[in-house]
Amino acid sequence: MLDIKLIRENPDKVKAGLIAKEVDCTKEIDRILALDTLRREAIFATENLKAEQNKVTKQIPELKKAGADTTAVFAEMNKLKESIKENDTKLREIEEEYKTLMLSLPNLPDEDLKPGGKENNEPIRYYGEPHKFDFEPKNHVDLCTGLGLIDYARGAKLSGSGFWVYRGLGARLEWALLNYFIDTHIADGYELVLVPHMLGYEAGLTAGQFPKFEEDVYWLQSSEDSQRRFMLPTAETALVSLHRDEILTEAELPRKYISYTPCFRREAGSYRADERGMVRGHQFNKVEMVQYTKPEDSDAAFEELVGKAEALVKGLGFHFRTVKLAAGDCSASMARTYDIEIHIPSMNGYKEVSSVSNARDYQARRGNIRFKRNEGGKTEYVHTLNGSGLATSRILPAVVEQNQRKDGSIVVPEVLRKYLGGIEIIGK
RNA sequence: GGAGAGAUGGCUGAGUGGUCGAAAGCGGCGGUCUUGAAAACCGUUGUCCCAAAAGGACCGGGGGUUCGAAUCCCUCUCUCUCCGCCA
Repeated sequence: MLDIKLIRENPDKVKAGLIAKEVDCTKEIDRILALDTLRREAIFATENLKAEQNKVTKQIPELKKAGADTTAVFAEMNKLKESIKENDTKLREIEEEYKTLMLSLPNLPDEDLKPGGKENNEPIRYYGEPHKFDFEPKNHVDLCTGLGLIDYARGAKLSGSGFWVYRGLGARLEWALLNYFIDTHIADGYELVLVPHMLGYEAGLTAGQFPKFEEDVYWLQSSEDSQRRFMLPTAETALVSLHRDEILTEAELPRKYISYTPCFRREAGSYRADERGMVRGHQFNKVEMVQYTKPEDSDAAFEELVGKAEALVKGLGFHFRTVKLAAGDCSASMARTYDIEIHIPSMNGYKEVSSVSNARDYQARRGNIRFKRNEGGKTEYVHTLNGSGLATSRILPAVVEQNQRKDGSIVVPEVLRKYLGGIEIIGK
């Protein structure tokens, strides 16, 4: 959620910022400004009536004691009560529309981002060289199927298209990757958190997925509306709600969390040919990093998270590039996003394997997540940041493709071997 | 699944219709005393809305009754106890 004060004081700047993000919210913002005025007028009117009510209410016991006739006073108060009710109803209507619109506004992009979409994304650094083969490399689907690492057919049998089954060394390779990520994060001082995989509506609202993207997640049916839950699309949704409606102390910041979860996404629409296999499934495994920081620390935290994602990719021996996303390619909740992309031979070019974002106070406002300053005791919103560190669904295919040998076997990256009982080669 | 109890300020806990935003204790902060500290004593100590004053809201959430609700009623959520069932 954006700061209403910012919108009020600088509506054109907000409009321009969102247009840079390729969302035109001019109408919404104008309406918000109108509602904001109405809202404050209504609050003022209602509160004056309530003040009157409170004043008279205090006098009544004394009047009664004095034995005065209270009939006229009560009649007057009943009238007052009616007007308060009327005003409250009006206020509630205004606030409902206001809140809905406020929640629908995306985050403002940082000012240094290029406006526009994907085409304006800007690679800011490269690491290593694309892998070269002295033979015709196979794609990961053929490799994984051939080696019995992934069973696509049976995945589809169990749950339909977009699901697969990891088997044997494939499952162990997957698990090895997750362990490598988790151990690295723990060594960096992050707290491992295992969260529920089914979440309540408020979690989606705080993270910024709802109300706009309610159709992108899997909902569990329940006869009770209040019990309605959805399968988490990323651990970020859970981790960002961990401190919802809390006031942290300054000493508690930064909070550095990681969580492993499967992620469930509807991914409606069809796949492109180069997204065959496990690149875009309905369920995939991911280790997510989330930080809560003081506002002044979030830029440094962002760099830290980007660095951590890069280090993991580096550790696996990949060539990669880090891309600063243009305003319009950042997701709705985020002020700033860097993607880390690796080269997967069968996929013609670079594919995102990690996305690191700074939401600044956008999610904190939605979830009412604050902290108290030591100096002066002021409460302020925290900043929240998140990044994949990493998702396996693109990493495992990449590991398999890049490390394949002419005979169809796969060399296990050094860092994973200890998690695979020392196995160095898969196949043959 | 059945039966019951409960949710009050940072914490413990009183308050069952009217100067209650809320007793008391603990904790926190400031001070007196002390070479310093502890103890003792004195004072102070919630959040939010509104640009601010005035004012208003907040005793788990929402709704209702009433001139007036922390207090009565309905409802939801959560916690606890007992019984049953179960990985």
